[in-house]
Amino acid sequence: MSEHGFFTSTSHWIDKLQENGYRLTGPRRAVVETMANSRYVLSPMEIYQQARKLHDKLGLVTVYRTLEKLEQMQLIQRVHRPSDCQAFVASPPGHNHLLICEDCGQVEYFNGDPAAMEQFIARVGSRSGYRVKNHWLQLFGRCAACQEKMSS
Amino acid sequence: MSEHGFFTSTSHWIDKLQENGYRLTGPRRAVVETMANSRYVLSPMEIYQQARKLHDKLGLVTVYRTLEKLEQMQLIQRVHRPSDCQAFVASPPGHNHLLICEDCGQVEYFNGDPAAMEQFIARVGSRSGYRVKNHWLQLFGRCAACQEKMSS
DNA sequence: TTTTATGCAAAGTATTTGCACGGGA
DNA sequence: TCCCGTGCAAATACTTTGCATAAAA
Repeated sequence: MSEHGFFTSTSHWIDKLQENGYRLTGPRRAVVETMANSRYVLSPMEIYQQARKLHDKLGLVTVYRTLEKLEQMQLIQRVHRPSDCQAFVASPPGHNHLLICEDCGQVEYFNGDPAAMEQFIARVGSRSGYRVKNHWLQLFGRCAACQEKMSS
Repeated sequence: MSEHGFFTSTSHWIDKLQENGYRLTGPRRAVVETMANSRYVLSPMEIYQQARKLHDKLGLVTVYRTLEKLEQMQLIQRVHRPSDCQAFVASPPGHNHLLICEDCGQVEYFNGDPAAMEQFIARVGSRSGYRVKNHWLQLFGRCAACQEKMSS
């Protein structure tokens, strides 16, 4: 487990990298550490700035290239918000949905009710003649910490 | 009603523009006609190319500026897909969800079950301490026409 | 006549690519 | 040693802005 007790850990990410034939380098490790230990939605530039504290010589290009690999391996996911979709967050294993704080970018994961969801999708699909293959469900709001911040 | 019998019509859009103090110009009309009569997800460049058939002197910049206004007036909405969020589609009045064809970009609208959705959101919210303010639900699949295209 | 809207060109921003060098395995 | 990964710089793609002209009201 990471120092924060998150659902995922740096060592698991590193194992995954190696399983996929990728080398473990200093710059890559810095990006991995940053993403694996954060539950916040981060842009490539923010990831770059944070990861540079762990590896000063890191270049922004390497951030882009590493994010691409992590996304392919499904360790991170691209997060879509009303005005942007260039930000990323660590992804727990399996299908999940996001609850995102509009103020600070913190993310919670939830699963919904898979059976109910499937039934609902089947209904919409048959009504429209579509074959539905995938779905997105995302909630936006304000996390507990940001609610307190606002009221004080 | 538009010539295609869609949920929306060019004249309604033009009324809205004027209610909001915007002038009705040739370029603007071309973009409005294009968006009001399409149920396909279109990028700014695609809108530009289609609208230019209606007004040759149209510039791409005007497309961007017009889309911005139409989005503010909620006549169109930005559509998010796994790899991009720079495309737009006409929006019916009120809250709605999208079912998008991954092949051709055609869009269907649906409402879900508002009561069930609210209850579900309340449950997720209370569990996490979030105050949920908004949600997105989108389905991706293949429309009837594209299914036929594939099987032949 | 007054003010908004337009198109062009230029600037700005974000992301990707080419390439010689450096470092992991 | 071999080859993947890196950073820099340049190229690309997309979007926004400044400004003089054109057109709506």
